[in-house]
Amino acid sequence: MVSEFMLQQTPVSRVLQPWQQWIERWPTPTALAEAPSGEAVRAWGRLGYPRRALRLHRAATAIRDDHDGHVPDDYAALRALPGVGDYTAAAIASFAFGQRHIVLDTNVRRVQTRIALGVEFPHTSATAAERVLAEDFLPSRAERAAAWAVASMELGALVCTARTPDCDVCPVRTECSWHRAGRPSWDGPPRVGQRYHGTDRQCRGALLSVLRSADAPVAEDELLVAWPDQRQAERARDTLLADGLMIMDADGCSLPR
DNA sequence: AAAGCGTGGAG
DNA sequence: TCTCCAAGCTT
Repeated sequence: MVSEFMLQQTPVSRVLQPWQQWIERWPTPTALAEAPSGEAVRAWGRLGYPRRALRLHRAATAIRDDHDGHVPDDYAALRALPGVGDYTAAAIASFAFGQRHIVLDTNVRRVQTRIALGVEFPHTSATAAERVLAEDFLPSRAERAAAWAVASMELGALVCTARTPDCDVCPVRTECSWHRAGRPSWDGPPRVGQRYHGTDRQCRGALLSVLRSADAPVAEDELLVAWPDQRQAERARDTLLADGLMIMDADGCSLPR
């Protein structure tokens, strides 16, 4: 569950070390729940999207309070936890508990779009048609389905990659519509990339970085100078406060205690 | 339902 | 450099 949270939009290579330290420090949901949420944010380090750390902490609290300290094996119960969407609930139920679920992440979406539709990339958001397709691929026996979920994800992550797929070593090369069609390049609408430089996201990151490395509360002025644009820094401060990623009191600004 | 939310590595 | 992208979720 910890690794799934960390892997939401962060590459495996960057997750390995923080995951190891996290698990050593908080081996159980209850152990995490007992720590201040700010410590979870600090241990999150530079994985990005630090609200995930907060959600993982809240999920751990819910598991301690409502599930006797054990990660539930039921899809609906998992899905109800903060920070757990369709993908993460299915991934935990499948990988950890061997159940049969559609595990539809960006890798699997790309793999099945290429194999079955002969198209290089799936559309921006997962459609109902994609879930039907995924259901068609999914073996009926739970054990086989769980193996398929891992296998199709790995295929997408290691072989059928977005930029430079290695079709030469692909085990389903001969059954792939996209490969048979000569790997036609994407001709759909241009896919919009997210800007980062100079955005509020970068600004929030800069402020939070100060709080992460501080071992005592930081004066507000000292925090705001971490970003050149004061108006933007104030806005970031406000949203960080609203998100619960920082607190501000008479002592100054800090991660939540 | 489209937009916001971090960060760093590869090409 | 700069663009793209990496095991999504929430509002």
